[in-house]
Amino acid sequence: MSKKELFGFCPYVTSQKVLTGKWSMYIMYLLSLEPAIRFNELQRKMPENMTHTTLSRQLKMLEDQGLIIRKEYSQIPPKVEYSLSEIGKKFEVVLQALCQWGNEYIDYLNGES
Amino acid sequence: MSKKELFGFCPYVTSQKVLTGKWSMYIMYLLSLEPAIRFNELQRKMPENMTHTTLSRQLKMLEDQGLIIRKEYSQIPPKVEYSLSEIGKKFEVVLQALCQWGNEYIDYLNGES
DNA sequence: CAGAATCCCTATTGATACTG
DNA sequence: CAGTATCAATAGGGATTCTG
Repeated sequence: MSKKELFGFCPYVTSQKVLTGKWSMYIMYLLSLEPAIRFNELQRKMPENMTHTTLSRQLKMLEDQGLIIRKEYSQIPPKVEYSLSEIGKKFEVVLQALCQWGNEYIDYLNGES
Repeated sequence: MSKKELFGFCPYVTSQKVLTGKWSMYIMYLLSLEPAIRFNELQRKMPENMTHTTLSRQLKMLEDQGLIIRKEYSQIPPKVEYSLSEIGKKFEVVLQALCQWGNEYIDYLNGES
């Protein structure tokens, strides 16, 4: 294999790097359901064992990578809405494939091979 | 959100957990190209900075999760072949979606948005 | 409300050496 | 050839505290 880092060249390695994080897929899915969603609203939809710190970090990562858009309203109390960017919306195709396969895999885990 | 662990229930969280590992997507892709591939052959196709230790671990993980099949031939020198399992083959749909999106994302990174 | 800063802990990686 | 064992380095996640 070449000495080059594959990130930015191989679509699989690049995708995987973009999607690091325990919850990124699920976050992307939740964001795909609505045009925009607020921070706390999103947190309530996440598993309980995920703290706001972690959610905040993951959102920032996804934002830095260009997958999501953060819109801040200048008001008190603060209001911030997250939504999918253009390239983020294109990711929905992957989400659909992943949803279908994930369910098949869950069936497989449950022994319905 | 419920107290339940989402692994085994939510297709997104389950998929993401299955696909942890820096190289799992790429390994699955390489395995999808051929009916079977030997360890060293596979390693040569991986980036140089991935050691055989890491490859070995990732393969074992994927095998434990049922995505790939390890076939060992009783001979000297040893010969081991890896291939996709049934559920692993079904994953190819995801790989295709991921390939397309990954390339779009690479374009996006290069500023052709 | 929506974070940032900090610390700690664990999981993953990579490097190296050894084996049947 | 195809691993395993071990260790050091790192990155990621969670808990807690503080802020405008």
